[in-house]
Order: sequence, then structure tokens, then C-alpha cells
Amino acid sequence: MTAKNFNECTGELLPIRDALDVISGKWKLQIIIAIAHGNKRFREIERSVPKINSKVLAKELKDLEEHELIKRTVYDESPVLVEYTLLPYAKTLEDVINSLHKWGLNHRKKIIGRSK
Amino acid sequence: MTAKNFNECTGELLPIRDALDVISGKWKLQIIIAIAHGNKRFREIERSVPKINSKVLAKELKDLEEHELIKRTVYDESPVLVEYTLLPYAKTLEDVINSLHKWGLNHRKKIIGRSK
DNA sequence: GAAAGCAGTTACCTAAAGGTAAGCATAATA
DNA sequence: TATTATGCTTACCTTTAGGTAACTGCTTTC
Repeated sequence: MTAKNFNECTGELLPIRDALDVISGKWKLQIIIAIAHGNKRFREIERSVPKINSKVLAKELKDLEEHELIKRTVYDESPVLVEYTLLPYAKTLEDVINSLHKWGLNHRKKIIGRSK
Repeated sequence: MTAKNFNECTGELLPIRDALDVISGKWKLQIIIAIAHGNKRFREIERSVPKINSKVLAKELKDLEEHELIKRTVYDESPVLVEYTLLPYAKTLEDVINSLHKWGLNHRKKIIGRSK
């Protein structure tokens, strides 16, 4: 064992990094879920995601649009009405969201159980 | 519809935030996977996770230890030998990792298909 | 006529994440 | 004897994420 007594994980890690690049951070999944729950308008989303502010929301919505996960539609009704909806591609995140949700629930149980 | 024409998602979003608090960021999952692939030693892990550096790795390993996902064992052999291993709790992340991996693979396919 | 809601934008700031380079004591290797 | 490897730590810096508050033009409600 001279040179390589470790396992390169490059191949396995690459897709994980790709995924994290798109959806990691505090807000993106929360926003997607909020929209999935029927919140379409900017202010609706803002109020349904706790602690988010409009500057951050505006930026995250742009990111999600670029990644083709949501669509922004402007109805020119004066004052302008804007709607955000999920694109079909967002549906592919279902497994990710479900597994995170499940893990988070279980983790919280563990933490709470510990503080008793 | 006076006050509440939006859907509060607090209940649904909380577990997601809990999960992201523990595992989001660029490195934690990559490190867990590297250890799962048999890399136990500090330098092994450092070399198997592309682009990580020792300062960041040291800090992330501490975080993972605090969250009871890995264990640090010191063998007093002079020079000290240190081994990092996954705790059973890390196994519960399997679904999360798999779904992210799968999504990342598919996403990369999509991106590449677009640039052709 | 004032207030509040709409969908954001702007300027400014803090905090956290991440990166660079060097160094430590110890021991094996060339 | 010089280099390399071990498992980190330290000091310093840059970058990104996130937060605050004020403000816009327009319209409906009080």
C-alpha cells in the first residue's frame, strides 16, 4: 500500500454536490413546499415561510426560476398580479423532500428525547 | 377571505429546517459518504473528498460528532492514530443520501442535454 | 384623505462559511 | 540527514448568505 490507501469518491460525490448546489441553503425547499401548498403570490409565499424577508425571497425565486423549478407569470391587471407556480421538474424533488422531512421528524424526536 | 388567504406551512416546514440545519452545507454528506466508503483516517478523508482542506474538515468532523453521526476514536500508538467511523445513526441518512444522489444524477443529465 | 396591500428594489450591514498558508510534535522513510 | 506523513491548529482573509429598513408606483379599503 504505497500511494493510495484511500478510496476516491469522486464519482459518487459529484451528483451529491450537483444536487446540493441547486437546493441547499435555508430557503429553496421551504419555498417550493409553500408553493406546492397553494401559495402562488409573492406576499402569500412570504407569509407562509416563517422568517423569510422580501429581499431574500425575491432572490431565491429568481434562482428557482433559473433552475426551471418554478415559473413566474405576470397578469397585466394593474396593479400587476404575479403568480408563481411549480414546473413539472419540481415534482422530481418529491423523494428528496420526503426523505428530508422524514429524517427531520425523527431527528427532532431524538433531540427532544434527549433533553428530557 | 379577509385575513388568511395563504397557507401556513409551519408544521410541514419545521422538520425540513431541522434536517437542513444538520446536513446542509457543502461538506457534511460528502464526508459521511467518504467514511462509508472505508476512509477512516483524517488524511484519507481529506484526500477522498475533492477540494476540502484540513481546517474545514476538522470543523465538519466536530459538527458530525456532536450530532452523533460519527465517532472519533484515538489509539494511543505514538504517533497517535485517529479513526473516524459512522455511528448507527448515520445509517438513517441513507434515504436522504440516495434521493439526493439520484436527483443529482438526473439533474446533471438535464443540464448536459441542454448544452448540446 | 389616510392607511394598507401589492410586488418587489435599493443601500447598507453582519454573520457564517469557506479558503490559504504556515506550523506543531512525532515517527517512519529515502 | 532531509523529506514526508500523521492529525490537526492558528491567524488571516475573501466570499456568500442572510438580514434590516426604507422606498417605489399603483390601487383598494377604511
